[in-house]
Amino acid sequence: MERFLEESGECLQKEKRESPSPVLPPLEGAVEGGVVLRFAPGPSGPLHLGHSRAAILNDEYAKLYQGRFILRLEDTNPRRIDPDAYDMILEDLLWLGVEVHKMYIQSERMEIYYQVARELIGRGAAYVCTCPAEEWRKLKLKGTPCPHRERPVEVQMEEWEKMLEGVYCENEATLVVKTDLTHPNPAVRDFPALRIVDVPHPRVGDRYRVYPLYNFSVAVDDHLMGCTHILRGKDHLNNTLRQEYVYKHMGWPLPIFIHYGLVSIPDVQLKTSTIREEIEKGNYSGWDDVRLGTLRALKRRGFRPEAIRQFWVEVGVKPVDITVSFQNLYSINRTLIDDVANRYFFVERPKEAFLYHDRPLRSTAPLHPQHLERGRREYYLKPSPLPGGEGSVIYLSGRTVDTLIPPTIFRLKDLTNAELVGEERGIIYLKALPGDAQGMRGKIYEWCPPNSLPMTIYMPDGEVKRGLVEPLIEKEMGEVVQFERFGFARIERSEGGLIGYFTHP
RNA sequence: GCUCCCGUAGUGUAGCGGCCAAUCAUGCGGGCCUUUCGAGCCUGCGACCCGGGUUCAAAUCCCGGCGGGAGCACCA
Repeated sequence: MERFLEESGECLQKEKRESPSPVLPPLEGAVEGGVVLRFAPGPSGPLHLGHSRAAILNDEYAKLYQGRFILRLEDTNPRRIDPDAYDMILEDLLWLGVEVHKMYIQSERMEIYYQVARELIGRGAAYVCTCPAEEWRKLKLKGTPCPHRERPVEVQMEEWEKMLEGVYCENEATLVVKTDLTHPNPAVRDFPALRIVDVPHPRVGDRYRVYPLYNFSVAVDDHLMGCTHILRGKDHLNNTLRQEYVYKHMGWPLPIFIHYGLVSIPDVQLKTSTIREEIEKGNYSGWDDVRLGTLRALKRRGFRPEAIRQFWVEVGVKPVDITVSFQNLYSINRTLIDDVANRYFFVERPKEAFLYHDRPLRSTAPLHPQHLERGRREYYLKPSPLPGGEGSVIYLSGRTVDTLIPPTIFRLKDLTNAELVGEERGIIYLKALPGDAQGMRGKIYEWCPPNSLPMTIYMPDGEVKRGLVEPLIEKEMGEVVQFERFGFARIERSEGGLIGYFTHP
């Protein structure tokens, strides 16, 4: 609690924001120092924005009550595991600022699941079913028990051992948890707990053939790991109902289940399997391709993890379904980076321009208008008067040039007022005018000096913008800058030259 | 088909029977400031899904309708 308030206080100072940082509502039944929460992703790929909600919320409550946060990697389906995901998830959480107190990997806990399975069988709460899956499903829908359901415990136990020993092949046998076949909600009736998978596991190889299914392993682990609160999305509502049967069969006390609403995130690709395919096909550069909604993509674009955290805290834990507004996320991130991002000009679709001026011109734009102490971007243009001179070369964006119609007078920001005097074969000619920017509102254009560098900016919608940037950008590798009148971007260097990843407007 | 969840401005959020002709943020419009279309300041726009009930009083409780979403996997 104290730490949380401290952080909020710091933020307030740093951001100069008057509205207080949002705070999560109290957690039902939470005791200071006594809550255990967990985040349990499947290691099929790195985390994306959707995952981050569960991670952040659980972490926030763990911190709020000085409790514990457990990370549990749910790798019980050998077919859907990306061996790299274990590390990627950990990296993503580290970046998010999530404090992991303890990490478990389910594939290392197989014996525990087997033990609970036996216990369940012993209590008459589970049965080995050898029906074809479809048939079993049909019977369930009708509320009819399958032929194997009511056999005596000893037979079930024998069958179970046969499953383990390899008598059955994949799809031939499964251990099913009994619930209530007549339950009005078909989603709650008997559900499979463990099944046979004849594929080597990336971590434990072929040591096991029988793997637990989600609802079983989750219930077992949540209990054994001492979770006090299960905070997860509403899509698990029916899973909770099923998992409660395991608790009841085993005589375990129920944790407090909290379900927040479903999140829909528009306009970005989040589906791990699709992303993987597209990466393999070469359509995405990697998991951090800035068109993606992965956390590493957001990181690459220059998002602050605190922005994502604040965003989810603001959204809260209501059971209402929400649609993520990137506008809102952008706004939060903007308040975080506006202060640190230095300002530069990016000239898109550059057009050469010759500027005639009698006197030397000096441009001394601040790196940041609110932080003059950071220094200035200084450029000097030697005099090059109209009669006789060749003109100083500068660059204007094509966007700007398209709107210029002689005799237009406008302002080259931080340099001089200018007048368009002519255009020939795509090259434009300008004459410097005395005066300052007064009255130039709406006609202020960015420009670039002659020694500017080419840069490619990748937009999140896939658009690629090419242009020039001021040479001083060299000092900003890895940093987020603001290209005035264009937006924020994070700067990198690649073999091909300078690259900007657009953050947001 | 069955079951469950949800329904406050474009988006997110506060409110949980009277102080609500409804909070804050974001967005959009206008103004100020500024040599940025950023930041800051001022200001305007914009919502309780509908219909019944309960009550002196309902965004808040109950019922029905409508709308949205999820689940019914030998995925997690």
